[in-house]
Amino acid sequence: MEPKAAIGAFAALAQETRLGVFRLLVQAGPDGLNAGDIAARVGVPASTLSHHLGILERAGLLRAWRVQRQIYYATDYDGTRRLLDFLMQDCCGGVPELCRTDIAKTIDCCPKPAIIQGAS
Amino acid sequence: MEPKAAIGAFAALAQETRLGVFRLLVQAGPDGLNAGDIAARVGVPASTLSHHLGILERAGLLRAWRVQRQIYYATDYDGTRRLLDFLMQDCCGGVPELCRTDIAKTIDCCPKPAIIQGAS
DNA sequence: ACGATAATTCGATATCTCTCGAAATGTCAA
DNA sequence: TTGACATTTCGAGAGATATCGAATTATCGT
Repeated sequence: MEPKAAIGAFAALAQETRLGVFRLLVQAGPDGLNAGDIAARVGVPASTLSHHLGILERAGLLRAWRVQRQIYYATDYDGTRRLLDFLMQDCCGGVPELCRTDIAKTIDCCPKPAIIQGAS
Repeated sequence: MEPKAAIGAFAALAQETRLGVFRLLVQAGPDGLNAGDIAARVGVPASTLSHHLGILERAGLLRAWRVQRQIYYATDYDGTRRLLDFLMQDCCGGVPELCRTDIAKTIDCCPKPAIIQGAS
């Protein structure tokens, strides 16, 4: 990932409405929500929301597709993963003993079922 | 974590110099680097860097301490974890089957030793 | 206390972005 | 093809932030 792309993605998240939209869609899951529903949920005019959705999409944080007259948006999990990967790349210069901070555990998207989780 | 705090943290990362500094310190590990060394590495004047370090520190992404005449900076792993946790909170509404994207694995700070890793 | 070093604060300019209504685009049903 | 709906694009004013040199503060060795 290029630094420019990462900067665009972090800038996209550094704004109240957009952060709210992104988190809403993270919680909504892969099926996403359409633009109108999102606008109603976050309480901004359609034109303003459209601007923000475009920024999030161009940043690689959301994906969009049309269903009839509506446009649906959902988290781009791959893009999000790439961003966080870039941020923490080569953490501690690759010496595991130095920084066992278990960042991974705490951001585990959709935790694994209890049995599998216990076996890890 | 408050949305305002998260916005501040993402804004802190949404800038070329600061993102470079943060990643440099992620790779440097818990011992960190002093301000002078960081300035030399990223190639900006001391005053400019100081401004950026302050923003990263106030955002909870770095911690700082004095050693004689120098001030050292290192990643605040706890603050970073809280930020990423906030971002991905309640992913997919808590239904694991929907989004097994393994974001966690790819940002695993300092990967576990091979034997333990293989056993998971 | 003094000079040297390390880092921060100050001040001013330039650049970027948020915001919304109005208008335009694209899609659908009849 | 006509009208209605969903979303995006346009345009302009208000607010926020990056940048650097100069000045200031803090710490150390002698």
